[in-house]
Amino acid sequence: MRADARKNREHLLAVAGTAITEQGVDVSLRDIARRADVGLATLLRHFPTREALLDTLLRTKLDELTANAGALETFSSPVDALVSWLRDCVAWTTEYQGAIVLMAAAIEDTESALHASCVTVRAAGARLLTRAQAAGMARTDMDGADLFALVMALSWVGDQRSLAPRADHLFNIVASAILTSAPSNAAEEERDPRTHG
Amino acid sequence: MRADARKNREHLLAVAGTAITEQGVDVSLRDIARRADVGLATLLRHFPTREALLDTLLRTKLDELTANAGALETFSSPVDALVSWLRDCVAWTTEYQGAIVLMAAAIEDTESALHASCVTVRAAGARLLTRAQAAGMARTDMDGADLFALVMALSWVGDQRSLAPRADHLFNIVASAILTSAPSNAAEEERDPRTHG
DNA sequence: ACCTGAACACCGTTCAAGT
DNA sequence: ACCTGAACACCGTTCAAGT
Repeated sequence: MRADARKNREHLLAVAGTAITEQGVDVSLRDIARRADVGLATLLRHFPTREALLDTLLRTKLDELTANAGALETFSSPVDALVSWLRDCVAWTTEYQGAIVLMAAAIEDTESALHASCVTVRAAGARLLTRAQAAGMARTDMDGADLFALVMALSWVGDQRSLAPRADHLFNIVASAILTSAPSNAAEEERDPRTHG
Repeated sequence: MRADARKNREHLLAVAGTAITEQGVDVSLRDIARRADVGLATLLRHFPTREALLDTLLRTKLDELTANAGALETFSSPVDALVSWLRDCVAWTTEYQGAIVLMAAAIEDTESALHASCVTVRAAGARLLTRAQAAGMARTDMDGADLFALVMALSWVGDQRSLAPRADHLFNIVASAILTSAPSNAAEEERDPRTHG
């Protein structure tokens, strides 16, 4: 890439990050180009779609979450690792208002530039969930896709101005539903076999 | 209202209902006007904003939910009433894709035409929750606003194509988190109140 | 290679002119 | 009273022309 092109690209990313933090992911691309002092067509040359731009901005954070999951898996108890990772996931989304909807769409759209990063995050969460389940500390009737959907839903609550004040409390309620109150043993299984599957 | 105006209004509502069912709440207003064979300005004369149009379409359904809550309060057990009402709330939103976001915004925007209907629905849910709490069947650390936010979140999951397959399962998980496992009647609880409704 | 103004087909809003 | 075409200021997309 030519030096001037690279400079444009990096400047556009910085300006876009600011604009999206301020106005959410639906901010006008024309505005971003104006604020970056380039033509709109230049922005679209570097990032052919809004999602391509978002992908570049979000990928760093998503990969951070994936890496963080690995560290937690190594150094924390199954429950602590799962819960604090989930909390991180929900927390960071407040920075880019509306990003959650793009992520939810990307997880099953293999054409999406965000697809790979979303799948990786989901897999990281699934590993933490499996670990907690193996320790008898998490309900066994859910999988990584369920966990991902719950994280998306809680993040969406944090994204809605009117619901956001309840987000923390609802997180705790949902977290308590994921965790089992007693460690694994026959009696626990017996207590309610119907909720499996 | 003049007869021709009333006819236009009703025809617009019918066409808008169809269009929104097909394409979601972000469907072009110009398209609706075209399909109704009136000028766009005529649509905007009857419904000055998109939200005003949505309000008229959604109000019927929201008031139905409120009325249904009253009936359940009278004729069903606290747990059955709460769970089956919640299920109804989450289920109907699938008809108008995207409506959930408008409702979430309206609940705290007193300027919104949807505001009153949303507040009424939230109050109806709060009554059912209070009743279940009084019977010792629901956790006491949440209120109507928490319940409303949970319903919104679960509805949003049903709204996202990639997450929708998990919606039913997540509903059951969240419902089980709202209900307390320690009942006044141990035998009833053993039967599994979570799957009612 | 890379940039960009201009044309394009959309959108919701407004309003003067028509019946 | 009610309707509406037309003008307006936006949007994202595309591309021929410039450096």
